[in-house]
Amino acid sequence: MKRTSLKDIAQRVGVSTALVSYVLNNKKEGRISKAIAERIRETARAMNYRTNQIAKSLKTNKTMTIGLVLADISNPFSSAIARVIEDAANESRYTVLFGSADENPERFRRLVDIFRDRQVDGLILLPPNGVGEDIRRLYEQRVPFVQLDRYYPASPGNVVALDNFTAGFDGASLLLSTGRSRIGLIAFESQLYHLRQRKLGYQQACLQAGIPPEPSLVAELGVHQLEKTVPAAIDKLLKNGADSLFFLSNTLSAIGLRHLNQLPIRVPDDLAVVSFDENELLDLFYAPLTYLQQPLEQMGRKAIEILLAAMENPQHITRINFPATLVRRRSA
Amino acid sequence: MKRTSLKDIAQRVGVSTALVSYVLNNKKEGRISKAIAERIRETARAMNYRTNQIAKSLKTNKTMTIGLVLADISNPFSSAIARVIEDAANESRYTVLFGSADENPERFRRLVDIFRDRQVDGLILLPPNGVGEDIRRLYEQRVPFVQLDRYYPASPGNVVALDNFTAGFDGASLLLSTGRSRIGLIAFESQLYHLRQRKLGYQQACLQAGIPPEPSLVAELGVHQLEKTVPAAIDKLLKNGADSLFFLSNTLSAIGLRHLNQLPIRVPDDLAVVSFDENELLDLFYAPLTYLQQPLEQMGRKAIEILLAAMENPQHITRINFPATLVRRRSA
DNA sequence: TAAAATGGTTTAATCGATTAAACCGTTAAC
DNA sequence: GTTAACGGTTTAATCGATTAAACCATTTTA
Repeated sequence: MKRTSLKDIAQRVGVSTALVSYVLNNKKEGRISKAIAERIRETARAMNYRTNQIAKSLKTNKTMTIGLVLADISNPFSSAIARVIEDAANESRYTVLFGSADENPERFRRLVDIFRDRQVDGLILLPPNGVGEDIRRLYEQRVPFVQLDRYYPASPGNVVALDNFTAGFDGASLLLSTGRSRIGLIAFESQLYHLRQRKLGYQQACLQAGIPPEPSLVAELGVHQLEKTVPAAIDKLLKNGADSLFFLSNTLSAIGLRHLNQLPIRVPDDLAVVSFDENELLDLFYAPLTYLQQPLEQMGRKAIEILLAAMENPQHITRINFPATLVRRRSA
Repeated sequence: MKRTSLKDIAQRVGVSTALVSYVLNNKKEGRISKAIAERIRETARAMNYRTNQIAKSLKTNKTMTIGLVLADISNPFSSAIARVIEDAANESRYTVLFGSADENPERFRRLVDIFRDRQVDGLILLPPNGVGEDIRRLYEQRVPFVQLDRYYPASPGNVVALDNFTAGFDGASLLLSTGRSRIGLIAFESQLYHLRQRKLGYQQACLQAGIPPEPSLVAELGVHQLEKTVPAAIDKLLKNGADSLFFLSNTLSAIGLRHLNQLPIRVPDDLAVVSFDENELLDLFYAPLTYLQQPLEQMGRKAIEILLAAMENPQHITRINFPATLVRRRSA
């Protein structure tokens, strides 16, 4: 059964498609006779008419569609963001296309291209390592986009992110304030700016406390095989005398806690722990985690707000950093 | 900067758009002179041409797009499915539109309508309570779709789901086999068939073990305010003498375990626990959970496979139930 | 009474592709 | 030497909307 088109309605009613379009879009209000308008509306309803967005998009050059490129939709952090973006976009009548780049620049580029081919009106990007140039190019091509969570400070364009330096500083400071002086850092070896900043914050806190940087207390891991490398890193840091651990992302802490669960070590007595990012399931750890909470809801909504503004007026650039909240519980 | 169109290339090269289209789509192979073909390809590259999918879709009546309606993308189960669907769809060059229906029939209908307006080629649906009629209508309208995970047995069309009855049966049987006879069931009051089946499986297992159904050991909760209702239900079941708990979904167990964590009760000694659905974070519970694992990867891929087949030939209906795997660990 | 305004509707171009059919030289076939 | 086949390319219709401009009756204004 073919969907009914404007033409079908026009034929049935005996008018031109133009008139049908005007009526159904409430254009030319008042200039159309009540009687015919009603007949058109009635017929449209009866024939179950729904506008073909593809055709409309082609003409209007607007798809009412937003592309969301994230790391991995099955990661709780990504999916939490996705949900906020979805809701905020829907409220403005936008639909979301999504794709997982898996920290892979190639996939990232592919997704951006695919979304652009589909003429998305804008992009929300959580870019992986190594796509700074691509971001710059998007900017130069005047593609409306917002970098969310992760970003390239040297690349121009809109940014919504955490104040990662302060967050890292605060996390380390908390540990220091509880008398810990040998903070083991579990981080990614990533060059991603937001992760670098977290680490810098941690280092700054240590320095201010008179503690010189100690490489043996820092583990920087590749994105792959974390199931193996995180436990190994923890073991190494413990051997090197760490009295506390600071996980710089939720992926790291999720795996790390599972390992800690199996060690004959008590948190927080033997080892204090602080992590990034909220996750209700981390509550299941026997010592509920102390963590740095990102205001995801706010950040996601802001990102959409900025994107919509950028779609209106590409000149308008916004770069915002939100503060993290230190949620203190039992682990530190 | 406007994107370059076929017309732009045609003008530059001095040929018709038809020829450009033929070349770039590798149609009419051999009937086009090598020299011109190369010039066209070269120019397309130089002008950074990318085909406008919207225009292409309008003409070909194919959008290479699939709509995914799930419960809530931020729920780990949903996002795990989403990831599988994304990958499987991408492999066949489809892009995924997604939306969260939040167990709300109204939202479900809205999403389906929006996706259809966007001319998706097919739908993967995880429908909420109360949309059986809508599913039937989709079928009658020959919209290609697959119900995944949840489904209406009375509604026609493709289905990929778990063998929920057997899964429920197996979960309860395990508890019975460890000597538990008072199994507390924590379920949704939902009419959703897949959840009903799980409960029926549990009941059947109990009956076969000579244990008559005891309503005081069954808690059926609404989808809202689970943070309050799950703990309350657990307390009630324990008071009624439950010696084990069977959570019928991951949402329920995630919240339930957090409560158990705070009770002066040891799992599995005082209370055995079995849950549905995998979730690596549930490992953080001090007694790693025994659970019924759904073959999500297989199910998702099968769903896409069936959907693609249905898009080719709507006559071909498939309904499959996959077996769950009982993963036994410490909690039971 | 002629010109202008108004109301109601249609015409036709357009968005950017795809594709069957037509076209027109050459070359091959009989 | 006429016809047929072929190779290479263009013409033009089409997908389903949107929308400026044109059109044509009335009615109002000067």
